[in-house]
Amino acid sequence: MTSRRPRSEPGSDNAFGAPSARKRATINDIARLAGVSKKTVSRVINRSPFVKVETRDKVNAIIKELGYRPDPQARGLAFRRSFLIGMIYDNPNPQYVVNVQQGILDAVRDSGLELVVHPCNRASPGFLDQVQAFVEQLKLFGVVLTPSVSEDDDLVAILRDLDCPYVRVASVSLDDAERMIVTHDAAGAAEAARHLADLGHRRVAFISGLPSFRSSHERRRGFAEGLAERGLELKERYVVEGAYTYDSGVACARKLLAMDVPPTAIFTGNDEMAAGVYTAARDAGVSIPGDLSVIGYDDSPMAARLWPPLTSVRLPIRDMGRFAAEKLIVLANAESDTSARHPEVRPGLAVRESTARPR
Amino acid sequence: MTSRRPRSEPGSDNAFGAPSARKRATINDIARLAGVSKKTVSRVINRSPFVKVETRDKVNAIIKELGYRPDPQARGLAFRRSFLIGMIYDNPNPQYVVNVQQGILDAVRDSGLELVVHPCNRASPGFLDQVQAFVEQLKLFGVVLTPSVSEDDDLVAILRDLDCPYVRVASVSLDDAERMIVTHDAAGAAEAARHLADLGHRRVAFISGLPSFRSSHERRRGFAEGLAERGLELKERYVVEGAYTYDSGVACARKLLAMDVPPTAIFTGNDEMAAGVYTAARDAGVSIPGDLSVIGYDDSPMAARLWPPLTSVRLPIRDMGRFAAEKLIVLANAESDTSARHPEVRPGLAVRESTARPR
DNA sequence: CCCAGTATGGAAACCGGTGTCATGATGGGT
DNA sequence: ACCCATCATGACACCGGTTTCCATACTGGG
Repeated sequence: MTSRRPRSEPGSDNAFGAPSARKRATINDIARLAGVSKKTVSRVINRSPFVKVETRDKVNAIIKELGYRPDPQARGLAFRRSFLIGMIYDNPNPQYVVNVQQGILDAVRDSGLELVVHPCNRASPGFLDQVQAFVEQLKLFGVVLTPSVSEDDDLVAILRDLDCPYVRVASVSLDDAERMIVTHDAAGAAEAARHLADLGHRRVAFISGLPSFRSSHERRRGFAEGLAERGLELKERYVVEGAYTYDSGVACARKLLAMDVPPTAIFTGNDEMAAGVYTAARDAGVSIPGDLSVIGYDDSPMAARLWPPLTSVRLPIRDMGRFAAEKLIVLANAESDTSARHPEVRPGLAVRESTARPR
Repeated sequence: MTSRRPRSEPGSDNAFGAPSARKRATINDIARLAGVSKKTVSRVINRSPFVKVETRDKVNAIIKELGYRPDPQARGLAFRRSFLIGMIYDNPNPQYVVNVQQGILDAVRDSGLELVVHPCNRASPGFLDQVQAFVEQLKLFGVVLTPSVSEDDDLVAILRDLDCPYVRVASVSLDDAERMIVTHDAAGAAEAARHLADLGHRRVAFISGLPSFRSSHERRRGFAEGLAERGLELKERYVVEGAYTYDSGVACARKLLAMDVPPTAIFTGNDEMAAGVYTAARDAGVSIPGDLSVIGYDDSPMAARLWPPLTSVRLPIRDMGRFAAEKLIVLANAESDTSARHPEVRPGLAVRESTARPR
C-alpha cells in the first residue's frame, strides 16, 4: 500500500457525515398520486387561487394521507429566502430574552416558521460583520431586534440594505410604526413617579442606567414628567448615573443616602440596581419602605423575592415578542393591510411593599 | 457607531465586472473565475483531499476575494440535512436556558451552524408529534436536550428513529457517554450536605423538586450520601416534597419550621424554593443564618441579591451548552475519535452568608 | 516507449421545491 | 357560429449546491 487514500473518491468526501435513510414523500409523489403536475401541487401548497376546487381538494386529500410537508430547504432555495426568523439581542436579562423568544414562537405557531437566536455584543469588533453574515447567510425571513441592538442605526442600515424585514423593540419609536414595538418606557417611569408622588414623597431620586441605552434617558424623562404632573421637580442632585448593574446600584444608592438631605424615595432604571439600593440601605441602617421607598424596572422574577418585595414597572415581554413577530409576518408578506391591529404595549406598575408613605 | 464598513456603494468602483452589488457570488461564479468546474470548487469547500494544492489555493484565493460563502439551503438540500442545531427545552429557568444557548453558540462559532430554539411542554397533548415535526421538518443537524425533556425516553426514541444526532444534558447518565452531559446533581447536593455537616448542623432538611424530575431524586440521594459521609442521616420526616416553585418553597418551609424539633438547616432543590424558605422564615421569626441555614441549587442571579446572600450550588451552565454542542458535532460527523476529550461537569458550592454554625 | 494504474477535473443528473410561459378548456358578447 | 378574455394546468428551466460517472493527465515499471 503506497497510500492510505482510497483509490476512488468516496461518496462522502465532505466534512459532515452521511444522511439518514428513510424517505419522506416529496412533491413528485403527491403529483403522481393525484394525477397532476408538481406545479399544480405547488399551487395548492401556496394557496394559489388559480386551482379548481375539485383539484385542490383531491391534492389536499393525498397530502393529508401521506402526511406530506414541503421541505423548507428546497422551498427556501427556490424562494431565495428561508423560513427562519432571527432574534438578535444583547440584553443581559435572561428573563427578557426567553420571554421574547416565547412570544415570537407564540406568533409563528403552525406557520412553518422557526426561530434562530443570535446573541451578540455591540462592543466587540466585527459585530456588524457578524450580524450581516448571520442575516445574509441564512436569508432570514425577518429579524426581531431587542434593546440595545434595536437602537443601532448602523445595524438597521445593513438590514435595509439586505432587504431583510425587521421589527425593532425599543423604548421609544425609532422607525416607521409598522417596524416598531414601542415599550413606552417614559410612560412606565411616569407611573412610578405618580405612585411616589401620590404617596406623599417630595424628595425623590433617580438612578439611571448607562447613557448608551436609550431606555436610560426615556425612563429619566418619563420619571421627571410624571413628577411634574404632580407639581414636583426631579432635582439634578437627585439624579445619579448607574450602569444597570447591581454594583452600580449599590454605589449610587450610597451616594444618595449619604447626602445631607437624602431622598425619601429612589426609582432605579432596572431591578438589578434596585437590589443594589436594598443592600446600600441595609448597610446604612435605612429601612425600606419606612425610611426609603424603592421602585425598580422590569419586574424580574427577583423583584417579588426580595425583602420587602419590590415595587417595579412591569412589561408584557412575551406579548411584545408576539407582536413583533406578527408585525414581521405582515412586513415579510408585504401585506398592505393597513387595517391591521396595532396593539400597544403599555407598561404597568406592580405595586409591592417597597413603597409606602414617607415618615 | 464604530466601524464604517465598505459595502459596495452605488458609485464605488468595482474591480470586476461584478454583477449587481446585490447578488451574492455562487459556486458557479467561483468556478468560472478560477477556471475550474463547480465540482472542483465543491471539493475545495468540503476539504476533499483529491485536489491539487495549486488548484486549491487558487480557488481559495478567489473565494476569499469575492467573500463567497456557500448557501446553507442549497448545501443542505443536496446533503439532505440542514446546518441547524435544535435546542429543545422545557426548563422554566430563563438563566439556564439563555446560558445553554450561549454555550452552544460558543461551540459552533464560525462553523456555519446556527441555533434554532424549541421550547415545549411535556404535558401538552401532541408534544411528541410537535417535536418530531420540528426535527424532521428542519432536518436538524443535531439536537441538544436539557432537563426535563432530556429525560424523556419516548422523545429520544423518536430522535433515534429519525437518525438525528442528539446530546442529552441531565443530572445523571441516561445514555451512551458520547450522548450525555452529566451534571452530577448528586455530587452537588453532597457538597451542600458536607458544608452543612461541617458547620455542625445535625438536623438538616431537604425540600425536593417535583418527583417527575430526575434531578429531584438525584439531589436528594446526593444530599443523603453527603450527610452519610459525615456520619449523619437524612431523616424521612425532614424531607418534604416541593414543586420547584417559590410558593411550594414557602409551604414546605412552613411545615418544617412548625415541627416540634425543627431543622437547623434546609437544602432546597433550587433557588426559587430557597427564596420561599426565606419568606417562611421571616414570617416565623426565624433568622437566617442565625437560627436556620439555607442552601439553594442553581446559583441563579437572584441568589446573590437575596438577604442574606444565598449559598447555592453552582453549575457551569454555559460550559455545559458548549460541551453538548461539541459532542454533537463529533456525533454528527461520525468521528470515531475516541481520544476526544470528555470534559466533566462538576457542580461547585457558592458559599455566601445564608449558612453558618448552628446556635 | 508502451501500458497499467492512479490522480484530477468535468458533464450531467439530482436534491425538492418555484417561476415563466405556453396551451387547452371554458364561456360571454356580438 | 366566432372571437377573445379568463381560468386551469403542465412543460421546462432554475435556485445553488452535491454526487455519479466518465475522461483525461500524469506516474512509474517493464
